[in-house]
Amino acid sequence: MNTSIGRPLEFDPNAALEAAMHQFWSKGYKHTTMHDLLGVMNLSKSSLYQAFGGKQQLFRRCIGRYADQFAAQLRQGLTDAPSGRRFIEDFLHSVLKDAGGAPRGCLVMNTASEIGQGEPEIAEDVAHSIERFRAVLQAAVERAQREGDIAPERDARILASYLVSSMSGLKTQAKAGADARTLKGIISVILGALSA
Amino acid sequence: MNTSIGRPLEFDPNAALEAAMHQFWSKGYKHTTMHDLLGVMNLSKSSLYQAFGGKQQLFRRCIGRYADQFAAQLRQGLTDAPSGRRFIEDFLHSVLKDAGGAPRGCLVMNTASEIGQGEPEIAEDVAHSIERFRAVLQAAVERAQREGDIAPERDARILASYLVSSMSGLKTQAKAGADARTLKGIISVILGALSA
DNA sequence: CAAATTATGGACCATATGGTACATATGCGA
DNA sequence: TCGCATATGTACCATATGGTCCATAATTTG
Repeated sequence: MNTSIGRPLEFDPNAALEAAMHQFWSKGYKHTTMHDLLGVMNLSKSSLYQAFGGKQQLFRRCIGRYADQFAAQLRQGLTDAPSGRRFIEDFLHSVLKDAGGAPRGCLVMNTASEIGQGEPEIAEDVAHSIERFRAVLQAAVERAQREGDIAPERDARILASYLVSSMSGLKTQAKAGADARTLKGIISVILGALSA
Repeated sequence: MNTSIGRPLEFDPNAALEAAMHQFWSKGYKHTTMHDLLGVMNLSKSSLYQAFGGKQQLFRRCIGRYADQFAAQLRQGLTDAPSGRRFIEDFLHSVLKDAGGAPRGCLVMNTASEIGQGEPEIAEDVAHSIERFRAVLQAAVERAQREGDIAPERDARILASYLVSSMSGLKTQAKAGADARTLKGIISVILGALSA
């Protein structure tokens, strides 16, 4: 494909994509302007259109990148965790990390909230990303079941969806300004549902 | 105040506000344009500025109106319900109602997701609205505790926050396209946490 | 009826928006 | 060295945006 014919890129595509992703993450899809993107990606408008095709295509790649990174991080966390249950606990408690400043939530869930079912391609990306997160969480639940921390007869698929949903709600509460004490309380109730 | 001197209004302020609220609910704050609002509120731009002062002020009144209506609906539901527990169940199951078409979520939570802590006045309105919802849900939890459906030693305040958070997550899942079966599964897990 | 008071219609505005066109620059291979 | 292929900078564009201004219309009060 890219046989390095012609003039070479003057920007780092990977870094540019990463920067764009963070911009979209902070401001949302429509609220992020081309101007914002150019400023943060370190390239000119021509180059952006040449390399990424436009705002929506760029955004879709950012969602994909986000999902890749987040899913990989989850898998790694699960691998490293002493138990499935501990992983799930840490996963939820990670919300407290950035709760103080200006929490950005999750790019995927933010997009679900912003676009819903408008813009079908994006809705598709969102659904697919959620499914990826869910799959990792299901693996965590199944591990916890094998380890005796979650009753084996419970539906791991549903519990994983529950965790996705709970995380989403939690991050929204953080964005709305909930204090750490409240968030911790909510988390303990969420976790309680797994032992019910 | 309004001693009816001067030319009378040609539009119904109440109906206009209601229409604006639904518009913001469907499209979000920034995505809703003046053009959208004028089309749906049945007044001219001059009148909108005269009567409501501009987009942000109008939006804040819409949030207030939404919170009034939703809180009143919750209180009524709780009053009419055969038990606190049943009310909470119905409250969560209400998400399934509009899950088929194009769910709009909750205007307040959508706004939390869209604006976060930017625009402090709006963030303030959001926080205040959430607190109102939480208060009603806390009353429901306390009733369920008196009725023996939730253990009395549990923190009703936290459980109420948990329900707000869970509802928010659930609505986001619906917006993301989750099917009814999945949503029902999540709801049953959410409810399970109350009995834990 | 006239004055006071409020509402409305429509023109106008500065700026922002996402996107395109095209000339020019920069590298690789023959 | 020359041409090909790709990248970049600049100018440009149509439209949308939230908002203001002001002349005019429709009431009530004196």
